Amino acid sequence: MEHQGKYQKIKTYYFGLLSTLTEDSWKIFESLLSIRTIKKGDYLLREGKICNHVSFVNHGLLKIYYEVDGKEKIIAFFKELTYCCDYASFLTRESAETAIKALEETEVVEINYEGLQHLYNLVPEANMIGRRIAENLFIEKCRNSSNNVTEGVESKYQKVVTETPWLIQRVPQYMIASYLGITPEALSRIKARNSKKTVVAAAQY
Amino acid sequence: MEHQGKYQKIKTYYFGLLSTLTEDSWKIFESLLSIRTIKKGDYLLREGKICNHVSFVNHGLLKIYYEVDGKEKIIAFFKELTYCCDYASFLTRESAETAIKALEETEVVEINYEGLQHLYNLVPEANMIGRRIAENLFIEKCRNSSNNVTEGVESKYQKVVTETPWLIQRVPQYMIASYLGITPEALSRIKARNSKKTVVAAAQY
DNA sequence: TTGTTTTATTGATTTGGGTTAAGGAAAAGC
DNA sequence: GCTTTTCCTTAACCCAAATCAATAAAACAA
Repeated sequence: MEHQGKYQKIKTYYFGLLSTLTEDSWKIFESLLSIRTIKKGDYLLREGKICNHVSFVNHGLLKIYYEVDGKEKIIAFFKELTYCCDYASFLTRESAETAIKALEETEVVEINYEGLQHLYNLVPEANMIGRRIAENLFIEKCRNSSNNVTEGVESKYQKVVTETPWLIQRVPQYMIASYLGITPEALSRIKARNSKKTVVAAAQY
Repeated sequence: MEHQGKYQKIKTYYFGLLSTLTEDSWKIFESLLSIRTIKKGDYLLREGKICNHVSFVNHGLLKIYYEVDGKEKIIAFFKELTYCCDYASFLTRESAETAIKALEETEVVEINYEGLQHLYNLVPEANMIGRRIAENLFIEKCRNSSNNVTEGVESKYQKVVTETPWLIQRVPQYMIASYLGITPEALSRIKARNSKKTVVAAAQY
């Protein structure tokens, strides 16, 4: 059966998140899902459009970013087994200030806005899932802004290196710089300074 | 009856938010609420404590801020008819990185963590309210970081002036500066520059 | 392989905001 | 009222990162 497990990953994810979810609720949910593939370099969402889907990344990698006077400011990366969405646009039904673009060949499982409202109506427990998702997104966003306010650029970079080493492997450095809110040149200098420090430290022995 | 309308404001707010809320659900909700007053300069939440209440501001004004090497970085202000909470700490049950302090004599209506979980269990529709609240907080947070990324300090200040003029009236300028992420001196210079511009522009005529 | 494009580094220069310091204005307290 | 504290402004100097510019190194394609 070819379709066996088409939605396996998101199903596992959900049952993990919420142990009380029933097989029946899942069937309804499943009926509202669809699959989309995005080629490297293509858009999942263009700036100015209303984000009409919540997408669960089966595999691949995407970036969400603002474009401000010609330069892109990356807010976040979405890798496999995470949600990918401009949730603010999705919820408010206002046009997105962001764009979402695939950095690798990507496959997502999607539910659209009407589908999700439908789900909330048919399956009241889904409100609890929706609540949890919104809460987690909020917590994540708080952690991010907290970092931006309380930490210097240097330690932010260190955090990326130690906490999300896969990022360093999978995206070019100038995108990391954009994500950190600095220019590629500035990041290059930070790295140079650090490796000098290491050399000096090593020379102590 | 002295207690008539003790929770009137929050009740109105809720019924406005969610027209389907029943009088019975409200009674349960009401039974979980309590009132607290905070004197000017006192804390609603201290850094390092777990935020154990969601507070609805009946009247007054508070600030939520980080303290980073001696200086405070204000994230937001809470005025009457808004929620006041370190919701990230409240949800995760982790100690808060922020503190919340009253800038004016303040009265809040509160529900504590256990109370809210209780409410979610007793009144399933409350999950929908909780979802809406989390969603709105998330949207708000997105707008904020969007501004921080896409806009310069100058236009951020202009936005405060035009969109939240009450803020300018009610808090000293150095707090506005902190909120904008700059020093009081820098804000003072921005204002000076702007009024010079205005004078120059006026001189054209 | 070689040529082409993309990405990273390094240097010189500029700049916006931080820091320090001092004086003035406004509010609060007595 | 006067005094004290709190708040705002202005100026001089400093610094981290942006910008501009050139080169080097990788990645990719033909």
